Amino acid sequence: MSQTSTDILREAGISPSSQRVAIAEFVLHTGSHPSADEVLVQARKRLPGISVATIYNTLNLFVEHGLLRTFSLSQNHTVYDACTDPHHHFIDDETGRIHDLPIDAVRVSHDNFDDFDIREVQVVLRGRTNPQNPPAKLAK
Amino acid sequence: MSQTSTDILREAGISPSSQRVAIAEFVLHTGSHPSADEVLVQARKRLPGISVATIYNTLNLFVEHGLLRTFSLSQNHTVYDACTDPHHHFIDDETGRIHDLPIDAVRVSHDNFDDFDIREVQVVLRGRTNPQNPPAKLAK
DNA sequence: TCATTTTATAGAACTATTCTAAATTGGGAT
DNA sequence: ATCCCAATTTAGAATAGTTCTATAAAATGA
Repeated sequence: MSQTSTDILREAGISPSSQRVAIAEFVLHTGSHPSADEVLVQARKRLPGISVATIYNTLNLFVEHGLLRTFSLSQNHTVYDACTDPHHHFIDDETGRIHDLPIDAVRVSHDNFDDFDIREVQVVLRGRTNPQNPPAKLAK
Repeated sequence: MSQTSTDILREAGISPSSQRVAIAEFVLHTGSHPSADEVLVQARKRLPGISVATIYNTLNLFVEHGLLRTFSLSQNHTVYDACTDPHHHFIDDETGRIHDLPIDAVRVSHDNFDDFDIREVQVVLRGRTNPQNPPAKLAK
């Protein structure tokens, strides 16, 4: 890892308090698309007393500064996506889990529209996850 | 219009109560991607006493039967999209309004994935809406 | 008509998030 | 070091869309 969480925060113009670093350590480096609640659990492993309000404040701050995006899967299920490099998403129909897809795994093009200025193209693939071939941990 | 709302409901296996028809009349034929609240307002124009619970019950029923989809724009802003024919979406950055795009205005292809079975491809374009050329109703 | 099931309803309950107001912290300047 | 001030954190209340519950009303059909 070339950049510490502290560095990333500073570069984004965020002063790196211990709470913010504790949150960043997890949320900026996970590919798991956690909810605020899951962030809370992970952050408390590093900083046991951290409050719910701080989790929300900090996640919103990270979003405002472009470090995260929100993904609203359904009412009462919002999830955070680390803005590492551009990517697309696959969402599992059964579990709802989100997976990142390499940007070049999907090719998109679109017409020019008179009335719309396109800034960004988001692609979500949905479907089923196949049982894995290397049958890892079948045994309990 | 070739099919009445009643017909559409019957074909979907939903018995067409007056409440359901009142809701269907609006929500299955609008391109406005309304929230539950907006559906309530419109349904009450047709059936003044209809209850909030019925709006939610019915919208959920329509979703289960494939007549609608939900679109969760953010926490506390869920919107319903009539499943007429397949289409993509444009979302206005400023207003949050959703517009349908013809399916062939966007071309997408993707790799095959070992571990994912793709059932559906959703594309959302985001950006700004241009001021309209025919300057309709500039004057108040 | 009566019995049974389906549908609708009011209002309470729920839950993720935001708000509020007070407490704590940390980084200069002296 | 100590003081000050702004930034940050915090607990808990408030908010708002949705779901739940249990009752009532309506439709079905024998």
